[in-house]
Amino acid sequence: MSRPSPRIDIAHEALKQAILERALQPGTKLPEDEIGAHFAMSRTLVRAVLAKLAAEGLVDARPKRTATVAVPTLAEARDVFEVRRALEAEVVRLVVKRWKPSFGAELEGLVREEEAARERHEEHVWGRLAGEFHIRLAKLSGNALLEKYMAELVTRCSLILAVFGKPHSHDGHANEHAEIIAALRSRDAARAVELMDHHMGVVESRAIVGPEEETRPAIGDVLARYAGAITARETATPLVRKARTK
Amino acid sequence: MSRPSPRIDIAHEALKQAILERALQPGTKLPEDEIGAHFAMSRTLVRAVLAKLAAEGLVDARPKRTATVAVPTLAEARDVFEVRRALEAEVVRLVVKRWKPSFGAELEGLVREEEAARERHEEHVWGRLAGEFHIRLAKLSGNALLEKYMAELVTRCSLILAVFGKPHSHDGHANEHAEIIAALRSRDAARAVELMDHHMGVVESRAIVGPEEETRPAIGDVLARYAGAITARETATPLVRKARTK
DNA sequence: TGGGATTTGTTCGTATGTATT
DNA sequence: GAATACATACGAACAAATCCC
Repeated sequence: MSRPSPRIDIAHEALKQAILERALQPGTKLPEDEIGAHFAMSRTLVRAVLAKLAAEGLVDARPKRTATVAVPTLAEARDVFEVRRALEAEVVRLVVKRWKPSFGAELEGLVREEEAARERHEEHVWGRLAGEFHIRLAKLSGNALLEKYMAELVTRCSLILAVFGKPHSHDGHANEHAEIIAALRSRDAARAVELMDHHMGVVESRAIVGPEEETRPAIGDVLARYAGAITARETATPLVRKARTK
Repeated sequence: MSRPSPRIDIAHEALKQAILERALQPGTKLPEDEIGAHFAMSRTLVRAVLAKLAAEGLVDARPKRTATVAVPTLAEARDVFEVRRALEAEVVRLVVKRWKPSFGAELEGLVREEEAARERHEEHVWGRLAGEFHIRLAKLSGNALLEKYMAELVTRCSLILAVFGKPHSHDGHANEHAEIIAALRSRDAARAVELMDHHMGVVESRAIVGPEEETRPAIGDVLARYAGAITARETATPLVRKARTK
């Protein structure tokens, strides 16, 4: 499809993952210099990345201020889930309308991966795949904008879970996705919507619990683990331009 | 509430208006230098503006390429209306739930302005107010994210109308907004949703008609009319760096 | 297909505004 | 509350890529 820019996307994806896995906790500062140094890109491009993340609601990027990882409020959390509920219902309706047998196989493959990750207690993988299910479903709606909005909502929900949710609250809603698939396959729109809505209720109630405080690691240490495949010629050398300490 | 940055917002708003009123037609190039010169801001900030407009789907901003006014495709147009329909319904449901008498007065004031502009044949004003109604309604839902999404969808619909719609297709759906208000006031959610959905059908069918070709004016001439209150010391002098025409 | 004009991307020095002590 | 440290914003000059003829 459309490859906007490799470098930008790598950094964007890495930062997104770091935020969603709580490695970069809400409120953490994201200085342009430092990010640029780690991803071997100029501040110009870093700004593009931060702007994108800001548009997605993951970072707070007010002018003349250092960008920070967004700190969702309870009100925002409610809003996000409310909108998501409405769009998930629309997704389900559209998918039922366009249903093809291949959809079932695709979704079930994802659910199997999900269960495997859960059994292996790989929290982050599980969390990503659980969200991926909803994004994939939105893709099957055939509406690219709906897919984009859903992707945005899912990531924001993950951030909300990171802030307000309890760490290990992934218990037995493993087969809710499977049940939804079953309803979709029988092309029962009403039931599918009902199941999805109930599912969202479960997710929401477990995501919004209560805040907590922790120590936050230095962004330098964190980014190193998320740098991914940066192929710049001399990324090894930390390009951090030493401040004029004078 | 939050004033992100005056300069940025002025340019953002001006460009948005220029695009929605077809003064800057789809496909028109938006070079950073030229925009920066007109709004007396550096390319750094211009990029922030363009990034924002890109996130809203109004401009196409691929890396290493001159940004252009977005050219919506028919498929995108369908997608936008589909999502908008779903969210408009949600808005109506929420507004009915939180209804207060003051809402009615507020909305009716807007409808009166709308009718006045229509009678005066002020196309652009009418168009803006017609969209404003839906955004205001979304605000009354009490969900800030829903309001943000709706604002985005409404502006994209305006752009779509500019591309695919006929120029003078604003006939007698003047009182559809009024009817919706009536249904809201009687707190009849089902009827309000039905009216809104019908209304969206009318808007969509008139927005998506067929493409057309025209001559496009120079961006320099256009921006001058949209510059608004730029208070920079020497904006009078057109800073347009004259191309080395040789 | 080629070549010149345009325009974005990069860098660095400096200035200005925020935050922190 | 003032001084200092930090980080973004600006401007210009240059390089590189793209567009257009």
